[in-house]
Amino acid sequence: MAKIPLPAPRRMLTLRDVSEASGVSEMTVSRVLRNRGDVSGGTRERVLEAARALGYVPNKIAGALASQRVNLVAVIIPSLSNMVFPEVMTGISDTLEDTGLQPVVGVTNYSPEREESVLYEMLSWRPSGVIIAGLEHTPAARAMLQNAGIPIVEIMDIDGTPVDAAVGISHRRAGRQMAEAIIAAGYRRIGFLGTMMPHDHRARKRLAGFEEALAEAGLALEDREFYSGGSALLKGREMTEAMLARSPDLDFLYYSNDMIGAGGLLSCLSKGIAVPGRLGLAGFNGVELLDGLPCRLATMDACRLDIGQIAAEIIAGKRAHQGLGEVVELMPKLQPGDTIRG
Amino acid sequence: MAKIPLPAPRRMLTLRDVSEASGVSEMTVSRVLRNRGDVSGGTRERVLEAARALGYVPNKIAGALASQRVNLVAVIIPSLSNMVFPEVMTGISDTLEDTGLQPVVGVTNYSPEREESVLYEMLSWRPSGVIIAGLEHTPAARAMLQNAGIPIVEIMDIDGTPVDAAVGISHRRAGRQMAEAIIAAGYRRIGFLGTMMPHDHRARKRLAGFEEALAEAGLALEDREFYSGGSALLKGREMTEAMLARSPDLDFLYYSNDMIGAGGLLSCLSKGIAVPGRLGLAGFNGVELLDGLPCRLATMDACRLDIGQIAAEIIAGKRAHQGLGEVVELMPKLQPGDTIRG
DNA sequence: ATGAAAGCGCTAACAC
DNA sequence: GTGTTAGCGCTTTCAT
Repeated sequence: MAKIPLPAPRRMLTLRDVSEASGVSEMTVSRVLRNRGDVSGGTRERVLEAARALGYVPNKIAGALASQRVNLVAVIIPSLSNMVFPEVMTGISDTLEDTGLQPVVGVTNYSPEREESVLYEMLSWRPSGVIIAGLEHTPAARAMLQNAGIPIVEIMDIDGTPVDAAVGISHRRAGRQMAEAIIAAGYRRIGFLGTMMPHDHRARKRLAGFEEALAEAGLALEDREFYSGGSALLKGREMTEAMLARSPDLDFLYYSNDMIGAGGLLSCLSKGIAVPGRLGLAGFNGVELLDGLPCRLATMDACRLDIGQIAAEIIAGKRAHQGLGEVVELMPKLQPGDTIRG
Repeated sequence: MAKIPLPAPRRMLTLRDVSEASGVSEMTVSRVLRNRGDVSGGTRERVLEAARALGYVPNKIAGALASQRVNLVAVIIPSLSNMVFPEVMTGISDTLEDTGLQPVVGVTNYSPEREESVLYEMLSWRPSGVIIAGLEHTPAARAMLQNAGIPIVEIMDIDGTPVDAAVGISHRRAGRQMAEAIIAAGYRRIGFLGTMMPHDHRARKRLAGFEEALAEAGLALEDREFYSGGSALLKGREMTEAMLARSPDLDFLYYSNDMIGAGGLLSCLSKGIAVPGRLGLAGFNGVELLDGLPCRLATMDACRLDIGQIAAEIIAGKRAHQGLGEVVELMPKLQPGDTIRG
């Protein structure tokens, strides 16, 4: 029977296999594979050659247990389909790139219970740090974060008390600013369109800030409409049409995100409603998609890339971690688009 | 000195801590925490109470090493910002939900080298299975997949030879079908607009199939334009305007994805070019976003949810795995939208 | 129903 | 520069 050169192994290879194949102790093999300590050029070559020929893949589980070190960073976010979070992820990945740390993503679908269980699951792998969206967590989740003994960075939002560090913007202030700009531009009859999600705390805070600023100017929202699920663009279109049918006197629509805002914009364009002449529109997030639209709605950049980057720097220890309670507040830029004049 | 009730521990808790707190052996604690074997109701209660009070989080690293079992499934995809992959992820997560398996995502940015290193990194955690996009990998990556000794499912595409199992559609056939529908609808002067990415094999195969079918009808693409990077919607708009300026006689534009197609559609609408009267448009993917547009371009559903679901079922062993070479071909539906008549 | 012993595959710490 | 020893925190297996 002819000898098959490299049969697929039935069990995974271990350091011992590489050790035997190269005639060097397991310890030295381990050192070569991790670039640790002094190893002579000759043995180095032989070990690497043997490992490559065998197709050895190190077992990080054993390595992590022995070294008490795990190069993983848990990243916990509400959703992947939101357009917002992929960009935060980019900031995190890019920054972690040359630190040897690896992000691992968990998704909660805006459910606190799911967040708790995802967090538990991730902590059980003993990551080197946690980056988690928002400041609102179940008491159990907060306790886990507090007791984890690793750096924790809560991102996106800073309106609240962080467990450890926080990096983000004030959504309350963002809402206020938008309201102030809208009022300054002369709009008075304002409607709001947003998500129904009870656990989207950041959208909630923006709306609260928005209404505060309206109230200070002696104004109030004239109408509001909420949605959940479905294509955001389509919902934006439908809600806008419904609201304008009900409240034809409105002169401005404030959307809780750019996608529904874009739907509203398309609806206005196809109905021949002049934007911004007849109606002003504003969203939130500063998503790239808006660049492709025939007219710019006002929006606000949420500093997503920066947030990911700074959070990762804190975890990686590249940034002097001020200890508990460090809050990094970023200042979102209001982008007036074509719809806010002045 | 007053006793502080539950000080944040400086080291992570172990089974031993729970064992001591509950007065039960480590082994029994382990059994309770995993719901294994017979444990009397009383001890069970005491153990759970102790674990909860201490805030014990099991160490999966040690558990995995001891049991040689890891409940992780590696999922390797090219991009998160593509709109396509979040949906595949949904299919995977939902199906894995009640199996005890957990997806872990790695992103390659369409780079074969990055794919290789992400794969290596993930395999070193000894996952229970791998779901990976595409059939094209570096030789080293293929070797790793072959030797991993776990189920491997290559997804999205079936035009090629899988390492183990494959679930997806034939992009070549999808391109053909779209060309045939376009020709049947009477269009003759056809332009193509797509990505430049050399490693987007699926877009490449669709175009190849498309051109094949054109050739069989005695036709050829009259013009083509490629882009890379930037906002897809905006690029779609720009490329469309550039192409129509250069080749004003075209009566159909085939886009390699729906986002640039949507940009093209918006461009036509704002320029007053009648769709589909003057010009037909088609994209690919069947993204939800299209529902919000004022007019439907033709597209083709890529069966993303099904792909994720079936791949996960194979990994979870819910579906009789036919052994090496199993290929599950899904049949995408052509959605004529408003632009393909008849 | 519960416990004791052995060991998963690696690395820290120390010898040589 | 290289090898030896002793665990890392669990689970498996076997004994009681």
